[in-house]
Amino acid sequence: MRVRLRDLAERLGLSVMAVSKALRDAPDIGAATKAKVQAEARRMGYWPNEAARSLRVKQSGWVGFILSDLASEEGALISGGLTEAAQEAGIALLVGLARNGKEEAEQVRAMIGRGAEAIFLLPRISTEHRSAALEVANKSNCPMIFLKRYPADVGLGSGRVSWVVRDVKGAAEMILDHLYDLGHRNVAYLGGHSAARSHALHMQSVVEGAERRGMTLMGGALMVGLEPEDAEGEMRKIFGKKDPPTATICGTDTLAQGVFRACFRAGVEVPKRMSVTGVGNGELSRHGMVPLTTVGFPSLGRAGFALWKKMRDGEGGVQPEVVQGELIVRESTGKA
Amino acid sequence: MRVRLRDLAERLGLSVMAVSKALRDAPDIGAATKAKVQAEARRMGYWPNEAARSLRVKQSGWVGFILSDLASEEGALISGGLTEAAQEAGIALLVGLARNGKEEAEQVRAMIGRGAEAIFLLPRISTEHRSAALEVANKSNCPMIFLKRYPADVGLGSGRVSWVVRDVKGAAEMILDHLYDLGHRNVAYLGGHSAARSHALHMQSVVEGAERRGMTLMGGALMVGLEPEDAEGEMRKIFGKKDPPTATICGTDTLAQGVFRACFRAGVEVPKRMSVTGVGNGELSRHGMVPLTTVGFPSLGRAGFALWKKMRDGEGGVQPEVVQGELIVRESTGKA
DNA sequence: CTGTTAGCGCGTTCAA
DNA sequence: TTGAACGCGCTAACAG
Repeated sequence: MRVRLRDLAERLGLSVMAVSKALRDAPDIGAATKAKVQAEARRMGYWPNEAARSLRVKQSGWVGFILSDLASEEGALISGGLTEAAQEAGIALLVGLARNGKEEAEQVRAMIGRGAEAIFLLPRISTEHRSAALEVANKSNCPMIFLKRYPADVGLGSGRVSWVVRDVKGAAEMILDHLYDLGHRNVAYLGGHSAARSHALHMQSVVEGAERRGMTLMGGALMVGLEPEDAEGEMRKIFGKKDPPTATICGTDTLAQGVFRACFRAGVEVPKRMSVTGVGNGELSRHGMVPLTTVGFPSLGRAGFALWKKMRDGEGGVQPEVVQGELIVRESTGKA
Repeated sequence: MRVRLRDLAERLGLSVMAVSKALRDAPDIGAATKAKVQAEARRMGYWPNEAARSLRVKQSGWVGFILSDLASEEGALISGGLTEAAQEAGIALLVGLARNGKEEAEQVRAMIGRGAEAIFLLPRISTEHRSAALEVANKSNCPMIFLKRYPADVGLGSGRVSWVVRDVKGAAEMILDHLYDLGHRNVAYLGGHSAARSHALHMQSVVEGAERRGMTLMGGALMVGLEPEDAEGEMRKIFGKKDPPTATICGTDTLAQGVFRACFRAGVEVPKRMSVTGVGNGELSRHGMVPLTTVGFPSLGRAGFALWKKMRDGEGGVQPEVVQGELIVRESTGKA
């Protein structure tokens, strides 16, 4: 059996309370007693029973994280930062998978039942207007932080909801500045799908930013899809036209791989005759065919956790946060 | 405040116990009472307090998963399967990060304190002889399942430890068969680092398998490192030699990307003049420059969870499991 | 400085 | 078929 406070107390001839306090370094226990207690605790391998502690102090000491796919790079990156931050704060992290809005709500309910002190949610898509998960959380007034995407019906009213998103517009500006400085004036844009708010915003930012800088956007902005093949096909068409662009701005790192494929098949060297950029700074951008110039967003998870802590400690930190990206220049971009 | 059993009981004019039993569908409560109780519970939004339940029944309903980096593809893939399997079984998953043996042991201790019913560990490297984490777990006889790698000092003796690994040798055989059938007789091998047991085993399997099939291993088997650059440099040397191989077998998908780079720079078409294979079936293999022929290992996490369930239910499932890989043929391999 | 009392919310045991 | 008493391991509040 596991060692309990009582076992220690009996062994030491003290009361359970004295031992409990000594272990928590309470101010009203003698130094000598503390030392003795702590030594014996280590010797006997005592470790507190968190279930009992939680029951008593009404704090579980853990938060929940719900997402659709841990195996995706997106999920992995965010959960990595979140786990790190939580661990540093001595808070445990419980992970739940949910593939749709209904499952999200179920997970939220289950986690609240288990005593989550907060719930972090990386929603599948941002197109849904209302979030069942949010309703459930509100009902039990469990704090909820949306990561990367958030539903349209979210509101700050309750003071227990907030979110952390990427500065997609800023990312577009960084890329445009970078390409402009390299002398590119004629560029192409290949984005994901226009139904996703962040993709739409990125595209719009590129369109406006290009115009402001006097850059030509070859064939307008194109939403091609999410797979490399989608970008590859579109690039072939672009190569067919006269006066092709000298740079291609992609909405994701994955799409950039498709551009690489098209370039190599067409014998167009990167970056000599075509510069390429992505967004995400994922594995593909580091290890893919050509190390990719892209924009990375460090640890949305970490930012989200910090936000919750402020919220909890009543430092008024309910304002949503927009995380700045960071331009990472690699070999896929060069002079026009 | 949260609704408790007592609140329900008072509202319904019943005893706390009657309500508790009714909700758990106990056999000794009348159907009419059950229906009434369950309806009221739903109406009031009752959800059991798991901390109290755990304390009483001495089962937390969750397991722990410890790894060094959730953001890595390796960690993400395994945790994905593990989370799925746990969720299907109604067990929650607590995640902990540990960058070295000491932190692993600390995490194990913390998780046991929180009441983990089992601990799944993806160790950082398999070269360490003894595992502090294992010692801690053994002391509190918490079941422990190693995933993908396991320490040399592990033993099945206690009946509370086991592990799940990949069939690395089988993977090598699959790749060799595939290449042999395509007519390749002269191949190169680029592996990771020989200090890792799985890498060493993979290399050895390729060496032996090639010999058995009468295939020539150009320049012997080379352990180059883990980054694409490592493979790229080595390939350049290989291209410099006369009678170069028609296929390159890589120890990881990442190394294969380096081979792609070298091929394209040297004007060697893939797969026309060079076939390339990897191991892992990660994002790079799907979305990289050339869709890569590789060996995937579905859900070590899932297999590990299943193993623990057998262990727990006393079905004697303590025997370590070797998960078979699956050859995934994509565009990077063709006729010699 | 140390100990006593009184639960936290649930489930097991046994009596009604 | 239902309920009362008790305890899981821990700690807040108050005495001593």
